[in-house]
Amino acid sequence: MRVAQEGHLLSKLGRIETGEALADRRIDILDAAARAFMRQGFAATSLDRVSDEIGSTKGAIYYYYRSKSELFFAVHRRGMELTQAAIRPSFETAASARDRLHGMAVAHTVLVIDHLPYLRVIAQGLELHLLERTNESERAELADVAALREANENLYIRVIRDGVASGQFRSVDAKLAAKPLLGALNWTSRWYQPRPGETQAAKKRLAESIADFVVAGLEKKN
Amino acid sequence: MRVAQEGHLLSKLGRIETGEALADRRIDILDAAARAFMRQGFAATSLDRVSDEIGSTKGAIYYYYRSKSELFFAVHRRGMELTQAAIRPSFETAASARDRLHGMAVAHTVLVIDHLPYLRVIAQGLELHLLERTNESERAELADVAALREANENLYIRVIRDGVASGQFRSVDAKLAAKPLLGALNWTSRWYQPRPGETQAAKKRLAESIADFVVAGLEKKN
DNA sequence: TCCAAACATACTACTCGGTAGGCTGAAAAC
DNA sequence: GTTTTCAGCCTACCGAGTAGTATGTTTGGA
Repeated sequence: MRVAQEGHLLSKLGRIETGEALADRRIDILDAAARAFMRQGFAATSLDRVSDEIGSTKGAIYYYYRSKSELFFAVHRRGMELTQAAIRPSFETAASARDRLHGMAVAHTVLVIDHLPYLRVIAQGLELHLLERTNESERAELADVAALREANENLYIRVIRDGVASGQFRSVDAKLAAKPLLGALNWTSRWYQPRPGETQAAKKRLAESIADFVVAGLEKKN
Repeated sequence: MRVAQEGHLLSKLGRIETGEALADRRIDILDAAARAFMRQGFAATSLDRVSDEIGSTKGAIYYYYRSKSELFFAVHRRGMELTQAAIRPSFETAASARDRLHGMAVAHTVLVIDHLPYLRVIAQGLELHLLERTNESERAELADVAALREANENLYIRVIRDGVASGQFRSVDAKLAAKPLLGALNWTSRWYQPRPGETQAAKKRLAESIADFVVAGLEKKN
């Protein structure tokens, strides 16, 4: 299937920083894994397919990752980190709770669109695939990723609390209200299909529309 | 693993209607499959595990279903039908769009709680697992189940349109607004964990809270 | 007694995660 | 300029698990 050994690709790129090149290669593999997991799910995705995606073989993957589940965890971790990086800026502004939440929801939705593979994979959840037959270190990583997920959810919970306290939002249980809110946002990864040539403005309009929905769901009526 | 052949279970139950007994057995298998698919997903679930769940073997499954994917389709189909049956009554009342939508959302959420295995499986989606390597008849069934999903979504779209027309709801694109709405509802299947001894009233309160959220997300502010 | 429904059992063919060992080219050592 | 080294893979393989099948078996009923 492969044409030939093309030599040291990284070196041919003239890279000096070995560490950086190594990290890039890891991300190449991660991107390919995210796309494959998105399309077929964890169990149905073979590592041979993942390595095909980057024109390589399974050996390359096992040089950078120790197991299939470690690769899966890495996809989740990166998805969570992307999410945190996307929503935190709006969370930290000095604006009202309403406006902060709106900004978070817009950023979140744009992120889903722009990084669909990662976001769809994390929306599928990982507990499903790994509840059984896990060893000690895998359970530790699972707890780790779960903590990241919780950290993201907590940003929403806190901004909801702020809105309730300031009287902008209805008097809801923030932890419970965050669930359908996140559902509305994460669901985007399930139905959205990338349109080639879709403008950034169009994405923004879609994100605004969804953000309007979740904010209105919490605001007081008058 | 099995203790012994316990004879004709169905006949021992004194069933007269053979057709009904046969249907019951099919549902037993379907329930077991739904639970297994819920916990491990389609690809990671072996038919041996499914048959273990009903204290039987793979032969029993293949007597009632022709393939693993047919069983998977059947789970989806039943989940969709349960959903339709749950939300249609509220949809068809003569009340306002707001109240009809609220009733649909409450019924939908209660259904998710009461039939978690089926609803979580359909929330995972099936296209994911079966996009490739499908034959002709499987693609037909896929389209069939997709039509059922669309039919459910259309009930929501129509009630949203009614609300926009009557002025109760904001002026939104109904097809687009239905997405986050369904996301908020379906997401329940992802985070909800059954509490033994949870009262029906407690379930109802949870469902009301989520329904309030999605209705408020569409209502006009004053 | 005989039959067929309703399974159970035993197999096959195949896939896939993981591993062991080999290869290669660039760069360091001399 | 030659030799050595070793990162970065590739190849070939093994063993475990599994969908699907072919055939055997039981049992209630005709």
